[in-house]
Amino acid sequence: MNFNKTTEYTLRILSFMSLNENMLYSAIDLSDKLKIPYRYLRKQMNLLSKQGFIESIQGKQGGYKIAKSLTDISLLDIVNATENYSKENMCFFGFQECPLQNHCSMHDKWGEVRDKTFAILKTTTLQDLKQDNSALILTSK
Amino acid sequence: MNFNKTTEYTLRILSFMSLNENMLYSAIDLSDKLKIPYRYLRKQMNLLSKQGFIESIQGKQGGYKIAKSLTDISLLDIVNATENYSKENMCFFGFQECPLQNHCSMHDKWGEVRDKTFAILKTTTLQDLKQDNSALILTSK
DNA sequence: TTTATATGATACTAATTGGTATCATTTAAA
DNA sequence: TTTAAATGATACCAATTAGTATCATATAAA
Ligand code: SF4
Ligand code: SF4
Repeated sequence: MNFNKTTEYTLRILSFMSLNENMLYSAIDLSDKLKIPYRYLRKQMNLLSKQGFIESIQGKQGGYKIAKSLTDISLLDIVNATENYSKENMCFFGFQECPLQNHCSMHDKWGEVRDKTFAILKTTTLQDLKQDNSALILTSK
Repeated sequence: MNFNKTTEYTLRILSFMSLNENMLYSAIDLSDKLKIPYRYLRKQMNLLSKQGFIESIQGKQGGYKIAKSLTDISLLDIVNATENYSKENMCFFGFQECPLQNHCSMHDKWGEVRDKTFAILKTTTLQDLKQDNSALILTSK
């Protein structure tokens, strides 16, 4: 939603792949199912592999599979793999360093949203998504 | 925070300018006070002027001032002037069209964050910021 | 052993966003 | 009336992100 495209792609890919944890998914298949440009997906899978989210099997009949336990991959992990979504860039007005002596009113107001966002991302794992969504995703149009 | 730089700049500019509603602020002064690149700010002021947020007085001793009542400019108005922050791009996974027959679990979970965010942006006006923050901002380092 | 099908690596191109430069125009004040 | 200080318009440049192309490598199966 507020993420960049690569993050959105990655969220889709890993969610989808977690539906069959041990299955090998080929890039062309993922690209097709998830409507992600093939070559861009290839590049991204490469990174995800290096980062340890997935492992790849080369050669004919090769593909990718999730490399860790689903409970060990939170949505925050995924988001942080592709963009900097840190709690540190917290100024509503985008100041690197707060120019005020005390907090402005947006600081706390927005802080609530920020905290809730992080809580959701941090506590939701691929396992949760799998459990909650499998039926839905499997019946996708 | 999750906004692009232009949005952050604009939030700073208009918040700052609302501290003295009727004062004329020059571009160089704003650039200096708010740490925004002068020429970029100039371009942005131009747009804000065309969009009706501010009005400009040309010539020597000229400058910019807020063009509307502070209560009539919400943070959502400002954000929407510089980026597309619509409720419509609401899919957590970035799908343009939802591929599912029913909602996935993130839809509602994230919806709460989204709704709260919009509520804050929509209900907070420059007048609110002025009232809440003036003392703080005026005592900026 | 050859071929087809898969990923690895990396360079290149395109689009978007952020930032600069230049010159014209306006207007208060010297 | 001239000058200096301000904005208007717009073209240009730089950085980042998104997307494409190419060739190398691995491997199952014909
Ligand atoms: S107090 Fe306000 S200006 Fe300072 S860091 Fe927080 S949001 Fe930004
Ligand atoms: S239900 Fe899930 S996949 Fe569909 S639009 Fe909502 S968040 Fe996106």
